[in-house]
Amino acid sequence: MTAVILNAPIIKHHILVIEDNANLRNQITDYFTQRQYDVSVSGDGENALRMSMLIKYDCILLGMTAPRINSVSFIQQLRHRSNVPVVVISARRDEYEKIHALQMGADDYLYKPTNLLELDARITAILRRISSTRHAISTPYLQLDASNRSVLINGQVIEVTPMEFAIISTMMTAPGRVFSRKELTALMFGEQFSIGRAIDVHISNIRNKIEPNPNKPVYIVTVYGKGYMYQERTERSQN
Amino acid sequence: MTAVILNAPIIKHHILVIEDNANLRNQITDYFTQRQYDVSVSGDGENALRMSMLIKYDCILLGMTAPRINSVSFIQQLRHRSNVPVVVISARRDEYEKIHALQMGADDYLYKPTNLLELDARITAILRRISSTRHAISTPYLQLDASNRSVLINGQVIEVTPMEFAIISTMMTAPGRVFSRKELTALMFGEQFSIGRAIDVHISNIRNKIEPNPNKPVYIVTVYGKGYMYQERTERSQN
DNA sequence: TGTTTTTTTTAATAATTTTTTAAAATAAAA
DNA sequence: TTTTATTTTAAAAAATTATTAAAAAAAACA
Repeated sequence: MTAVILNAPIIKHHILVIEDNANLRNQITDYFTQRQYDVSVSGDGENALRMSMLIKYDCILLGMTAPRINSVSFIQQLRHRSNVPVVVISARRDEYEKIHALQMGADDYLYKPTNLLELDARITAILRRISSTRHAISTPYLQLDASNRSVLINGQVIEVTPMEFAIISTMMTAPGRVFSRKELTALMFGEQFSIGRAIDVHISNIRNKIEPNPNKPVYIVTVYGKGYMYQERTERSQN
Repeated sequence: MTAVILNAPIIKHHILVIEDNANLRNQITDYFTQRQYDVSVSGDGENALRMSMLIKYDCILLGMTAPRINSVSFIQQLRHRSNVPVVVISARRDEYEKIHALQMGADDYLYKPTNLLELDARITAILRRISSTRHAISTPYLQLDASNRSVLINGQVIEVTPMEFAIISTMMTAPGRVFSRKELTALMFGEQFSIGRAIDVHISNIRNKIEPNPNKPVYIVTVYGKGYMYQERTERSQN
């Protein structure tokens, strides 16, 4: 059996695209939506400034063509209140403005027309640089953060061991999917290990920590003969 | 073993310039030296790779003209052991290689000839981005003063050694985040060193200095299997 | 420079925590 | 009912961390 490591947490980055050219705006939006980003758009700098104060974006793409808003002054205003990365996409090939924008707080500066692949790679580079440590997985009930191995239930920290965290996070990458014991051990070690009942004991301990009623587990359920599965609790499965 | 304490009062950034064209190399070196950077140079990729393992630079300028070393493979090799920012300055206008390099871990990619002002602005942008996410903060309990390397608890000065200060201030850049022992040693030396248990001893000593009850640490907590974490004390965790 | 003092690292052992095992008890399926 | 699988408990084994004292290295001083 080939164990596939599924430990890729689903972090959906949220970007704000500020662009008054509808065509380009849609192009960018489509591209990044397809690349699994959450995309918000704004055609107007004033509004965008308000939005970026209210919502915490992972990155802002500032691509105003019209001189209605000046990228440098936008960044200046933004930087009073936010530290969000900004990538400027400029229609004008103005070296001076480029340098000025970078000095004022822009993280990157590209000219139009922009290769979307390059734009993507540059945004990824910035996000990689700032968020290299964050690996969070969360469901309505459980919030995990691999960077400090914390498990939160309703904002309350639950202490778990490395093995317990590995099991929980593995199962949470695919709620509703059954993981065999062999799979779960294979995820942490090579695939060759014969297993006893260690996983069972871990599951038992995890249940004692995270289940409202460990005798009637509703989040980590047993699939007889197959293994275990993480499941978001439904309303009625309470007992 | 030479310890380079990062949190030194004077923040002179140290960059490594890798460039085989002597003319351009000198040009860059002169410019950044004048701009108060510490500049190291290397005309050869192999050597540069070794250097970057030994010394912790703030940024690497990778500007190999000759095909003697491929920027992508350089970055790949570097990234195995180091997270230092890399700016590529390429002689070839190769879109594909640019994107590839960015994806592989480059932080920026410029074509020659390069405007030194722009290069400067871009490096500054990267360093600003890194430092903005990493600045030691003072908490209600602990106040740090890097200028004279003092630690205050309730206004009272606690004497700490350089290493102790480096560890405390590093952990305080991100309260609630776990720092591995490897990470903590990498802050003071290059990233290449295999580590013993020196960090443990420092932590023990720090706890004796700053914890109300060193046997029951509440500020510097151990995360088994991962490392250590600075945490502001909660009301109830008193024992 | 040589000496003293301080700091950092190492090494050894103790203490602690985690993981696995084994066995008995419980539950589910045939 | 019988068989098989799971759960639980306690104890053994393994792994990690804490502490101590001494050695090594670095820094300060004369």
